[in-house]
Amino acid sequence: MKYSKKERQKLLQQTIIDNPFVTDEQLASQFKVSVQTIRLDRMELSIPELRERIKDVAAHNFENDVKSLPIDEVIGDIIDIELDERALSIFDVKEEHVFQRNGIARGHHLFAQANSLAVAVIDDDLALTVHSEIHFVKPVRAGDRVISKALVTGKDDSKSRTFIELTSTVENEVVFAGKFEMYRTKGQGGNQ
Amino acid sequence: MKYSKKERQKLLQQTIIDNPFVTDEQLASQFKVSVQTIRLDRMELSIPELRERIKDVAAHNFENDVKSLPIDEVIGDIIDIELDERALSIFDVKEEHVFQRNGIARGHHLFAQANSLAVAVIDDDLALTVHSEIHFVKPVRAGDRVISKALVTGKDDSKSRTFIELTSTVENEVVFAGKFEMYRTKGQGGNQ
DNA sequence: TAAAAAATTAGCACTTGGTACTAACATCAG
DNA sequence: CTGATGTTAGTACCAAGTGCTAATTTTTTA
Repeated sequence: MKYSKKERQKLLQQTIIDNPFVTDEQLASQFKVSVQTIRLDRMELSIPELRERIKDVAAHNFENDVKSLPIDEVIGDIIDIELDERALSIFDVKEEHVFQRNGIARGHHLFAQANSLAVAVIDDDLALTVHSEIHFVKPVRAGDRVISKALVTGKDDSKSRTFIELTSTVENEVVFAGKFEMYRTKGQGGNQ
Repeated sequence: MKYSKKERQKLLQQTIIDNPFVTDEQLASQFKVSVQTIRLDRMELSIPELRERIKDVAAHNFENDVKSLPIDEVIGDIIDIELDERALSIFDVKEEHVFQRNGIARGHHLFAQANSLAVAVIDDDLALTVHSEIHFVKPVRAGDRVISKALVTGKDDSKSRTFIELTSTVENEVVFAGKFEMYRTKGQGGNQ
């Protein structure tokens, strides 16, 4: 037997999500209904026609191409910052950040958030990580909201170094901690 | 005066690169020639029609979307691996990996390559980084090919720990080095 | 079981953004 | 003046639709 209308529409929706490049005609033969039925289904589900779908995918891509660099500069959203003092950022862990096999966040994402924050907190055009000692205290999972705090703990102006202590927490539990030694170009002999 | 054919075609090409979503009609009115002329121009320049262009952009995007997860599991391509012994991976640094301002690779990408390799070299379903001490020895730039070597230096089976020493080089110069302490589920008392 | 409602199919005119092709002009160089 | 090059115009056609009306089939329900 064929699918019921509900089943068909559900499958239709998924099919189009999986492959937005499919035409009504292909869908019709796949589900063994007429093209008109497919079109009625699309209307009911508010699924746009092939060309619109493709345009959407393309537009998305085009947008991302332009934006990907600036957005990526800091991983996580900085929600508070006092240059050369402290900074705070939020990073929402999603499915794409975890290992498929065990659902635990890959370490480099936590490091990326921490490292980006360490770079951001420094009031200088050029800040680079020189050395870092880090601890992955507790596994983080998809859905977790990681809050990173960076605290500038010291400076060595003769060597152009800044020292930062960093803690990341999920619901007030420490999941990641690290010390960062950063290099900066300008000596910046103390602001204020 | 209008543009010469050559000038027009050059501008046409750039216009379409900048915005692949433009129609022949829009181009015609922009260059103050007929739609037919635009079409002849496109033929001579082998520029496909609007829909094909959009489809290309979309297909590109789609491909990347699908691949991003599996590829991302390991940053860089593993070119050699002996489980629980050593591993080697290559990572080509591109524009998107560097800071816009100074062209230096963001630290977390080097860490990601290193960390992923440390995870990969362990012969276990579940490997997690517990602790790591890392040095960013020399700045890395776009175009550089980073080769990471991971060497298993020790184990503490009672604590389910594996110790790894990692070195990343660009043209035989060390750019990044680190020690990783990894956690694994299975004790794995030494494979042959 | 027959009538009503829901679902499906069919057909036609029309739309966009083109291709393919033919034919008519325009402009300029030799 | 003639020929080459460039430009414009017009026609038929295509894919992948929308919008609309109407007919047919299936299902529900009174």
